[in-house]
Amino acid sequence: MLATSKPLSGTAVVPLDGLIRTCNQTENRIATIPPRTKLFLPGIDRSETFRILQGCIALFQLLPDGRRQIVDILGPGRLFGRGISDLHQCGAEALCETQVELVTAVRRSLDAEINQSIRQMLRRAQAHATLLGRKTAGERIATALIDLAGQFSNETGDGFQLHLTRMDLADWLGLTLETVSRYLNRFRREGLVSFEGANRIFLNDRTGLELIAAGRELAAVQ
Amino acid sequence: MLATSKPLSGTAVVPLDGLIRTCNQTENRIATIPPRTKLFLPGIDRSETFRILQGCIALFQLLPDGRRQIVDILGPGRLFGRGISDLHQCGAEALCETQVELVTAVRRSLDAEINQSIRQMLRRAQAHATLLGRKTAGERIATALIDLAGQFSNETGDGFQLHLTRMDLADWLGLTLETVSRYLNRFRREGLVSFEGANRIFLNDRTGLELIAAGRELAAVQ
DNA sequence: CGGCTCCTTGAGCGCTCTCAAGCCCGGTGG
DNA sequence: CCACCGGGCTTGAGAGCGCTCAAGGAGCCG
Repeated sequence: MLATSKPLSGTAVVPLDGLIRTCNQTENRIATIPPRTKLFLPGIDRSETFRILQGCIALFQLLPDGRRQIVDILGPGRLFGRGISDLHQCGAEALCETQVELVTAVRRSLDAEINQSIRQMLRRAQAHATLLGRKTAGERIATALIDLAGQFSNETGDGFQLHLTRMDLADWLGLTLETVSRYLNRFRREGLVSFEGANRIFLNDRTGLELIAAGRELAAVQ
Repeated sequence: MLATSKPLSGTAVVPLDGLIRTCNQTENRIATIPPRTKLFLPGIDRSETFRILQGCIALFQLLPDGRRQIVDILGPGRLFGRGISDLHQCGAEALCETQVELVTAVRRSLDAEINQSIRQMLRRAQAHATLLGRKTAGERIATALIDLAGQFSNETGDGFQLHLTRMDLADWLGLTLETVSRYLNRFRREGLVSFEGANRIFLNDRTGLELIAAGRELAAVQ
């Protein structure tokens, strides 16, 4: 299942149409997107929907001067496409090698699932607004770690692959790269988490993180 | 149309069920909600949907320690209810006397409209996340004024009623009451807007506000 | 007139940003 | 095998935007 499709060409930007074509060339409608590929979404009103099988996709918005806000991080199982996020004003980027399956044309019973997916996006977007508007930097990092653990950890222990760079995390959480790094390392020093390399993370004290994420106990030391 | 229904009792908190009952007691299914009424949403999975005819409703989330984030401001024409916003973890509050119409049971052709409404909520929530994560205080205020003008101004000139207090604006924009007041008055001194009383607003220089909202020109003076 | 809520304005603080330097590590080529 | 390079990460020092605390004004209602 993993090796059934070849990676797309090494282009950094792939139009959604090309992705659809690639999927349709395989019998199981699966495509593999190289790391750091930007998915370009032409104005055509395609309603094709993809399911992420493996990997990680970020939805982001840009301000005219280049400031970036990642509005959602999508892990395995999540749906995306113009039909879902409308991708109104969003771009999408695969943060690592990502496998997607084209699911639209496969079955019509999909509508209910797409509906559920949109509601999930809305629920997450509103929770994220609360994070961005009212949580401190430490609370944001803790919240993010719990969310990512939920989306990316296997059943084997609490470790998970952090597909986001510090910069990605900053753009997701409304912080700067340096602040993200400081709090991650603070949490490591305090024993809440540990790293393997810079990008594999273990939650050693999930309860502690949840307390911090909820806005309790975390002295503001920087 | 405005006087067809009597205001609900003066209680500050109204369960959604009561609102539905009140609507059903009038032939046109309209209810009037007093200012500052909190709409309580019991766990029952009612999918009834309301359309706002007049007034203003805020959807908000609370953190355990009382911090509040308003995740959306709904004006006339917008739909709301458990079926729309799921009201996952949201509360709702009428910011002024608000007239709503119960539309669910009326017609089945409503589904497409509800779908559109959810997508609109998602689009707005993601744009708001970008505002909260990446815009400065002045940019947030300018963006908010333009949004509110769009939702609440009649065709008669650019004036509109500001149903939100400074505190509401702060909770919507991820700021404090004082910062909101400072920037509103700064914009007034600069001739971008003017007030009648504290709560009727005129956009004198919409283009200027749009430039600021987009992140251009606005010296950080405070 | 007093009391209330909401708003305005000032002064100073602090959390997070900015700027800067240096480290880690994998890749590449001599 | 090692030097070099570059991207990503860490850490420090200082600055600034927005917050906190505080006082007072404006409008409303009894």
